[in-house]
Amino acid sequence: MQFSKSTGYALHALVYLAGANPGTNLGIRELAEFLGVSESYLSKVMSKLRQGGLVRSAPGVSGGYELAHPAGNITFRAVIEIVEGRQPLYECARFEEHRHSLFRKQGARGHAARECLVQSVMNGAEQELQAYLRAHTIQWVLDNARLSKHANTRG
Amino acid sequence: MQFSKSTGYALHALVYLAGANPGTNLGIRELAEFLGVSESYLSKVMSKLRQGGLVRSAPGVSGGYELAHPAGNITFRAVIEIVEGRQPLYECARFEEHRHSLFRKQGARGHAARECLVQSVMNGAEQELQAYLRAHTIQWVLDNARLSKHANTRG
DNA sequence: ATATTGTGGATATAATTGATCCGCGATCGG
DNA sequence: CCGATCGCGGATCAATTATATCCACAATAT
Repeated sequence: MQFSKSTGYALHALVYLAGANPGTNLGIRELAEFLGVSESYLSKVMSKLRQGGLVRSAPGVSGGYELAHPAGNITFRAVIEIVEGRQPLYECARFEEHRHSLFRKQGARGHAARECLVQSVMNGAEQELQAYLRAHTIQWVLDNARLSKHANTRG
Repeated sequence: MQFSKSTGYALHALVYLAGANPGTNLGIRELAEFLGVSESYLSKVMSKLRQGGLVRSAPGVSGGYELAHPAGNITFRAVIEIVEGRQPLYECARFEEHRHSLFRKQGARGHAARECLVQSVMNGAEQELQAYLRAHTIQWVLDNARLSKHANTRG
């Protein structure tokens, strides 16, 4: 139960892109060297981010990557969903079909009550996790970083 | 990024144990049949729970498993930690050593500020997850279940 | 055109998870 | 005591996923 390394690469790469001068394309070479990972592997991750609409890419001589949106609009949640996929944190295997009452919600007032109670606890936990991840953006990292160059919030 | 099936088995097995008559031992056979999983595999999971101190076991003819603590004292968090291990949800690979200022916290007032900012967001998210999991116990499932037999809260 | 740079498929390797088997030892009933 | 029962844990195996690399191709700027 851990986030993949790919997710880590993606997040760090996006922060790096966000910290670069706007309008400039950063090549996979520079990104990979900065993160300490092979170009071939990182390019896979960047492709996912592009397909997910978080970055734009340009081929050719002065090509590379840049953010497709302001860093304040890119949440951790979005990055993780793109890299890890949309699978839920937990899914009951075959307990749904289980007729035993132990895991069935009390069907108070016409509620659907079709969900396993273990499942609903896990879902609740996942909601908490994702709410936090939605509340934090790439820009948040920049805002809290000890930048040597002058930050954009006040010169 | 998903909880393992073992975790699901463990949680459901504990609920089932909690719903059984206190003092009785449930054998691996009944447990496995109820959950729809092989005895051999479930026994591995149960062993972990025993080593973690959540259940007691007895060998021999009328042996089996029973909860080692009241169901209200067994949190989802504890179960998951025992089955999945203690590894954090996310760990920066080699970005710690990275000298780049982008990921370093502002060292406000003698703070340690040694943690990567990406890491600290992920840690914050994990804290939210775990707080929720700590707030829900095996007993919570029983309390919210549509029990056919009379529940222990008044009856 | 040609060097450069990202894309995507195919593939290989490693790590993790899921699952099974079997011999051991403990326990209980006769 | 004896033997059937049952949990324990090591060894093993298969399946899945994560990690990593390579290469042919397309797009771009000079």
